[in-house]
Amino acid sequence: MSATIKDVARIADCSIKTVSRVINKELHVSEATRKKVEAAIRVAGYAPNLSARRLAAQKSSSICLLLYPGFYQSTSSLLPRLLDLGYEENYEILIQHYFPTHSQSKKMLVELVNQRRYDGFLTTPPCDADGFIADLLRTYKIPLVQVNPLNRSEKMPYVAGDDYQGAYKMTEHLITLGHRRISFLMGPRNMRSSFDRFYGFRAALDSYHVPFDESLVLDSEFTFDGGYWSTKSLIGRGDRPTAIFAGNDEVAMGSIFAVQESGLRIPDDISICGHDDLDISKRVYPGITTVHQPSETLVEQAARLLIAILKGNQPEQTQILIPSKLVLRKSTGRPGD
Amino acid sequence: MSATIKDVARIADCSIKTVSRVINKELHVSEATRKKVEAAIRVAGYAPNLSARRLAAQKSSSICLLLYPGFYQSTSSLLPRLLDLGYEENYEILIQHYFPTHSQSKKMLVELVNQRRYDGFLTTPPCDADGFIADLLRTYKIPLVQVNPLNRSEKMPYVAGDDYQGAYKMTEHLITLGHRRISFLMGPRNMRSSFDRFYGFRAALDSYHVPFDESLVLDSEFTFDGGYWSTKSLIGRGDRPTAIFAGNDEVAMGSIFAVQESGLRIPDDISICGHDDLDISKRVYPGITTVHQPSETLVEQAARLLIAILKGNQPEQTQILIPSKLVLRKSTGRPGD
DNA sequence: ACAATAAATGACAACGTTGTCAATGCTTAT
DNA sequence: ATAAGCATTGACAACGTTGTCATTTATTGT
Repeated sequence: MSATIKDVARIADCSIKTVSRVINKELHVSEATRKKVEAAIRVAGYAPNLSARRLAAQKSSSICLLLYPGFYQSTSSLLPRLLDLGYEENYEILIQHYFPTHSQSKKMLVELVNQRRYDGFLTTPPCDADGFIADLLRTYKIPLVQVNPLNRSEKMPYVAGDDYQGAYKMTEHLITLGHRRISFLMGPRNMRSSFDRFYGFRAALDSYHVPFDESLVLDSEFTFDGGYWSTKSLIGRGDRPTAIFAGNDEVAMGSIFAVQESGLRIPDDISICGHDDLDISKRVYPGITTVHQPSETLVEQAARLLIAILKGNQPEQTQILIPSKLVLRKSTGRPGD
Repeated sequence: MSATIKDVARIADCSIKTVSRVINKELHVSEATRKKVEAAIRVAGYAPNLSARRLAAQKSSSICLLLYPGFYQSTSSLLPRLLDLGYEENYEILIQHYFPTHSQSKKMLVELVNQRRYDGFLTTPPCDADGFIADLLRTYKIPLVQVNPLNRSEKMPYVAGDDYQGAYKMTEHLITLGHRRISFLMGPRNMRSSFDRFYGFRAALDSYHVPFDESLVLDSEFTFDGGYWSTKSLIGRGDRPTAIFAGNDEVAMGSIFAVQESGLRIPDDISICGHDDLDISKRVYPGITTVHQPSETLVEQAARLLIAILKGNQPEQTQILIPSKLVLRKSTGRPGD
C-alpha cells in the first residue's frame, strides 16, 4: 500500500492538517515546518490520493472535453498540449464523445454529469448544436467554455478562430493570383463559422470588385463526400470555375479527389484551397493551401480560460478570437497556366 | 446538491447498505426491496458519487490508455468504441501521452501512477519501446495489456493484429496482378510488426517463386517523410519497381505524394499499397489499397481483456491475434498498363 | 509589562461510499 | 415443535482527505 497523509504526519512529527496545508500551499505554515514536511513527503514517497481529495473537497478536479467523433481527425493533434496543461494545473482531462442528434447520447451525458461531477466542460463543434449542453450545465451550475461555438451568445465564454478574416485573406490570395471565377463550398447552415467564412469570402470579392456568382456557391456540409460531389458537378459544367474555396480541409480533400479522378491537374487546371490546416493537409498531393486554424492553441486557451474560471479568478476577457494565418502550399496557382 | 445514498435510503425506507447492494447488484436482496430501492433511486435522481465509491472500494475504476502523440491519427478513430465500453463497464478511460524516449515523460508517468492509481493500463506502440512501463507497473502490481506490442513476451497479455498474414495476403495480391519487382518499405527495426510484415512479404514471394531483391528493401521508419524519400530514390533508379509495398499507410501517403509529384501515375506507372487502413486512406487519391487492421477492435478487445483481468475473471486466452483483411482500392493495378 | 492581534498548529467532524459482522426473519429437516 | 441453516437486512467502522474551529505560540502596539 502507498503512504498516506498520516504516515507523512508521523514522520514529520506534526498533524495531518499541517501536511495538508503544505500540500495545498495554504497560508500559515512556518518555513521550518514546511521544509520538514516536504522532506517527510519525499521520504515516504507520498502522493495524495485523488479520490479522497475529491471527496473531501467536494470537487472532481476534472474537466470534460466533448468531442464529436466525426471530427476526431481535426482534434487528435490537440491532445498533447491539453494533457500537459492538465498535468501542470492538476486537472484531469477526460474525453467524452457526444452526438448532438442522438438522444441516447444526451441521456448518457446527463448520467455522466451526475456521476462524475466534472468541474467544468469544454465543447467543440458541433456538440453545441442545440442548446442542450448549455442548458444542462446551467442547471447544474457547471462552467462551460466553448471552442468555436456554433452560435455565440452574450455571456457564454468561448475561444474561436477568426473565420471571417481567414476566409477574407484566402480569397484575396486567390484573386491576387488572377482568379475571377471562384467557387465557394459552403459548410452546414447551422454553423456560424460556415457563414463567417462565406462573409469573409464575399467581402474580399467586393473589395476587389470581383462579381459574385451565386451559382458557384454549393452546400458541402464540411464532409469529404460533400466536397467530392460538389466538385464533380462543378467540373461537369461548361463554365467551370478556375478555383474552388472549400469550406474546410475535409471538403478540400473530397474536392481534390474528384479533380484528380477526372484527370484535371491541380493547380494547373484548377486551384483548390481549404480551411483548418489538418495534420494531413500537407500530406495530400499536392499539399493543400489552407487557412491555418491553430486548433491546439484554441483548445488550450479554452482550457486555460475554464481553469481560471474554476479557480475563481474571473478573467476580464471571456470571449476570445484567435487570428488565423494563410498557409500556402501547392494546390493553388495562377489560373490557366 | 445532488441526492446521496442516504436520501435514497430514506425514501425507500431501508438502510444505506441495502441501497448499496442494489446499486452494486450484490446478492441477498429480495425482489420487493430491489423494486422499492430502484424506484427511490429514480425519484431522487440519484447517481453514486464516484469519488466516494473509489475511496471506499480502494480502487479507481479507471484505466489509462497510453498513446504516442506522433501516431495519434491512427488511434483517434478508436476512441468512441473504447469510451462506450468504459461507460458500460463503469470504468473511466483516461488518455495520457507518452514519449518512450523522453525522460521527462517517464517522470510524469511515475507521478501519475502514484497519484491517480489507475487500476490498469493499456499501451499502444511505440510506448512500450523499452521495458520501462512494464517494469514500473510490475512493481506497482498494476495489470497491463499491450496493443500491438513491439515485443511479445511469454506472460504479458496483448492483443495484436496479424501482421504476417496481412502482409502475405497483400503481397499475394500484387503478385497475382502480375508484379515481379516489388519494393518493400520497412518500418523501424525495433518493432516486431516491421519484421512480421517483412517476413509475410518474403514468404509470399517465396511461395510464388518470385525472386527476392534485397536492394528493393528500404528503411522508412513508418513516417510520411520516410515513404517520401524512399520513393523518390526508387523512382530515380533505372530499374524502378512496378509496385511499392509501404510498411504502413503513413508511409504509403509519402510514397504516393512522391510519385504524383514526379508526374508518374498511380497505378498505371506504379502500384502502391500500405498497411493499417487509416481513416484518411480512402480519402487520398486514388484511394490506398491496404491491409485493414481493425484498430478499434484491437483496442476494444484489449480493454475487454484488461477489464476481465481487473474483475478477477482470469480469461483463458490472454494473448490474442486478430486477423486482418485486404481492402482493395485504386492505388494498385496491373503493371505496365 | 501587558493586552491585543496575528500566525501557526492541531483535534475532530465532515465528505459518500463499501466492507464487516451481527441481528433478524424465513425455510427446511428432524 | 425445534434446531439448523440460509437469505435478508442493518449498524457502524473504515477509506484518506479537507474544512471548521479551538488552541497554542509569536508579534505588535501601547
